[in-house]
Amino acid sequence: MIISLAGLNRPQRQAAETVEGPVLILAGAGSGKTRTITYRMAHMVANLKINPKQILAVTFTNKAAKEMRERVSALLGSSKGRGLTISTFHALCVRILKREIQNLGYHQKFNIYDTGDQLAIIREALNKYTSEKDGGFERKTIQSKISFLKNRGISPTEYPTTPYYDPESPYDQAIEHCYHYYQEKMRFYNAIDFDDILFLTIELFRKHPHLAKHYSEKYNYIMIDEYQDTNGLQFELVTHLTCLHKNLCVVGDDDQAIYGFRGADVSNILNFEQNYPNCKVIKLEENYRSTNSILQLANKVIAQNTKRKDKTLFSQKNTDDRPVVWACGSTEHEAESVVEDILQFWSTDGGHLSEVAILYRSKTQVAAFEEQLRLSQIPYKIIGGQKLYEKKEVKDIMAYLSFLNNPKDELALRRIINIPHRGIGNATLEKYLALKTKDNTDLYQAFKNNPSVDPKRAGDIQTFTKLVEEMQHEFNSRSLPEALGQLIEKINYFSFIDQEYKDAPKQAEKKKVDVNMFMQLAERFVQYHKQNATLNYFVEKIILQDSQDDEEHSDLDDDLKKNEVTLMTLHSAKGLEFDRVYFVGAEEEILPHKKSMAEGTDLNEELRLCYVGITRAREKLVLTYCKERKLYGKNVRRNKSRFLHNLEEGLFDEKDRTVFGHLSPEEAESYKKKFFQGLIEDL
DNA sequence: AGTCGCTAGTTTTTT
DNA sequence: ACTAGCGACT
Repeated sequence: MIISLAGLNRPQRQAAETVEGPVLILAGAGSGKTRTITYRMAHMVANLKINPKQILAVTFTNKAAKEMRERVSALLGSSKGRGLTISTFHALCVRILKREIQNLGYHQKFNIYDTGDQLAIIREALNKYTSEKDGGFERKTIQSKISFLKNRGISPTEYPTTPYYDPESPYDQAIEHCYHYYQEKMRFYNAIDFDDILFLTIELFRKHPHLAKHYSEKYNYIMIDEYQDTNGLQFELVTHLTCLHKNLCVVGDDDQAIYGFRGADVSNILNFEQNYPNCKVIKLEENYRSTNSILQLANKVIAQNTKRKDKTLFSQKNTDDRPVVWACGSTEHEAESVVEDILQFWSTDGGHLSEVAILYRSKTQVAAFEEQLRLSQIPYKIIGGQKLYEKKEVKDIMAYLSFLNNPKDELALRRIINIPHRGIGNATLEKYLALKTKDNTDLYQAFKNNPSVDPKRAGDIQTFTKLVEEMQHEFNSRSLPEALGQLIEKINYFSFIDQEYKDAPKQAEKKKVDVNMFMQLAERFVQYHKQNATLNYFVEKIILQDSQDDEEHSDLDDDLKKNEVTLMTLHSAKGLEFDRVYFVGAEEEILPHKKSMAEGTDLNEELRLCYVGITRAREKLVLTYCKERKLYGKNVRRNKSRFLHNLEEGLFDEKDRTVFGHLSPEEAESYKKKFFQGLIEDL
């Protein structure tokens, strides 16, 4: 089978055909980036007969990886695409660590800690460090500073020698202490955090260059998506993976770099040409998404950033319909105007709600829109809510699974030891923690070896260790969902929920639904992964949120068919597109956000966020702002965003929406009627 | 162990 | 205006 590249434009085709050596693809918004790289991969496999096992494509999110996988298999037919590695940075590194982490002194069945787990260890570290509660330090600040250091490849020992450390600063001293304590505990618990996933892989490659060579040889062709979002660790990782060859193709858009706040470093893409001399640079500037009037606005907005690679998007789609900016009187006006407009669009223009998005800078804005949508009974979905595994009750069960996977995971053990209540409270726990230190063992062994330190508790402790042993046996001998069901039954978890929420039965029911959903997830996991569906693998995939089908990554087709308005932040909108976009809160102190306006900070990231929002729209773009907004209980005057203020005339129309609602009640009613009729016809 | 009242803070998020 | 988190109390 031959894959034809005739459907690609010239630069796209050049990008797909340039397979050897370093390539930088600067892909503007809507320029067919994913199409180009999926064709590139298909071309390599089908036309150039490159073994798929030699090809590695790396993305940031599981969603992006999944989409790429699906699109390549659609081109190649699923059998030929087999063997390709398409993975997130984290999933790739976990895979490497699962094979090699013994080289760094960890055991193979390590657990992965999330932010909550990190904070628990930092709390302990601060307890040891100061006598008063947290000593006036903020755990979150310390956690993010540790993450900041790890993302720059700095170990606890190195920290005091770096410019990030001020010996005069009590805060830095506390951070140094916590970082040491933290790393030591993590090692003892045989646990690693999200940053370690990358950090340790690099350490592995630094200490064992033959391993770097091994993986570089294995992956002879490497592609990195959203390269503008890579951080220092990811850069170094890529350097190791390309130590034997320079077949590296990176794709990105410096204008869409919006993750600086979590360590992404735009200079990775800006300096690519210096870092990889002789690289080929290909610009994709033809936009297939938006009308020219939307692109003109986008081009002028982003041109306000002077530190960027120059490019200008153009499109063949012409229209008289210019973007429009609405000045609203209040958040209520803003929400009502948007919702009425959606209603009108839906009922008179026959538009589909899945093609409508409301985009906002911050989650605090969403409530007003949610309320109006509910009042008008328009179906909607909010992207970016709490994930299933972040819910407390799911985390309880996960703690059991983590502990069974890795009995050295003391944090997990401490979480489950008294869930459900089995009379092992803080006092007892302290005794065993002391014993653990004295006998130089781990907490679980301390429980097992000395069940009757307090004769009153001996029965409880033996019941617990017996349960653990039974469950270890269950998970070894039965299928994952069966063993999980046994576990939930044995610990009487549903009764525990009833007990915990005896005054709020509705909440209790919700929690039970969540636990049931988690059990179903385990079922689907086994159906998908078959004999590979071990406890160890399950725990890993849940933490990395890489289950093949949870709510968020459910069937793409199903999602598209859903007649629902999408609400999400500008950040989560990156990579997506909609016919009709309401970009709300385009006002000072929201965009640019007040918090981003601290002195000396660069507002360009906020500007790029504005650009990302504008370029999501295919046909119709509405930007709104409020002249007055209720904030922390007070009404405050507000102005249109500076990003829209300083532009030349004629890029957008302006409408005054300060009068409450623009439809008469009769008009609104008639739209609503038409709307419901449509709904019924849909069914 | 559970409830009460005070204080401080209220951007973005993936893995 | 609202709430999360914490210390103090029962």
